[in-house]
Amino acid sequence: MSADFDLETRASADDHQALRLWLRLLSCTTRVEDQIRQRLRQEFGTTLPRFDLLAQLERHPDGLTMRELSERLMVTGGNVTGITDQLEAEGLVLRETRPEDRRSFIVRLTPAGRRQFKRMAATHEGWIVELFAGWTPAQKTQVHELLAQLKMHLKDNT
Amino acid sequence: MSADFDLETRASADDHQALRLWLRLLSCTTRVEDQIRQRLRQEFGTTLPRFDLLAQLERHPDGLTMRELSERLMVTGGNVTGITDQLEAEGLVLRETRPEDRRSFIVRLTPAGRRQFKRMAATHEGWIVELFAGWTPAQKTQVHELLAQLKMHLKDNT
DNA sequence: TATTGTTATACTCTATAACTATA
DNA sequence: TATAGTTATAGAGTATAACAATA
Repeated sequence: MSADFDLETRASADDHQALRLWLRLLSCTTRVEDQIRQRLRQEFGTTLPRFDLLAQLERHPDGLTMRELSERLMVTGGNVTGITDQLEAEGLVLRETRPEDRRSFIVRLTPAGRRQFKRMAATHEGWIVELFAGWTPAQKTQVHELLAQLKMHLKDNT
Repeated sequence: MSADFDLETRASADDHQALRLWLRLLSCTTRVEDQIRQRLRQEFGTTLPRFDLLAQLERHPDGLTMRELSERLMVTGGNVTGITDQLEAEGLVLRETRPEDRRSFIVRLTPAGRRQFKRMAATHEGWIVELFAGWTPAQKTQVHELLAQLKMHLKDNT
């Protein structure tokens, strides 16, 4: 696969502003995301959805139900079951039964899972810092604020 | 699936600037991309990779070989074969043999394919304009330029 | 030998829907 | 009845590798 072509080459010279912006945005985001996926696989033998599930549990030390994970990760229940099965088999998370509602359980990080996630998260953050080093801190702040504005618009219009 | 959570909630309060920026960028891009995929499926019964292949052919009226399509779409050859098979079955593209190299052929838009792509592209551009209406023209220009800078950095560092 | 394209296969990620157990 | 979670299945989208035809 050549590095000389990418999504942005979809645009032709007379395309309009919003379209050109979108193709460039998609091109940059895809490039970063592909890097992250590739590095997570190479360095840690894991995937983005698995990393994301662990990240949610890290932020909720008391654990989350499958239903809550499904909402937060924005994927359907069957998928959460699959990812959780894998992580549980690796000893990174556990399902805890709840006497008060025997239909559900709480998923938590194990101590090993927490250690492993912290290791991955630190490395991951380093990759992001490196990939976004093309922008000054002031530029990062500027884009962050512009994206907040776009995000509000998207929430209202999708 | 709830709209109250998304990828950006991965960040915790003390996460650093680049990481927060990245999660917000990913969140916005994913949201737009999901909308586009969904609308392409609903309105035109097609997918993003198929749309992208047609877009490449539109920009190259003399056609492209499978190899060139593979490079430009940044996917491996087997995938291009599959997408091209579908589009050819729908009468939107055709494979033209080349006497000068009988191993390969040129893929071109048919007249119907060109008409259909133009229709889809116009609608697609309207969606993009709508989804990015949260930014003023000046802000779009600003982000476009900032992304150019980031893209250069990414080219050097990936 | 190298290249073009196809075929076969597999894996990740996702969705839908039928199902079980419990509330 | 409604909800929590699982299972089964399907379909994008992608990659790798073996292969046939041609250069």
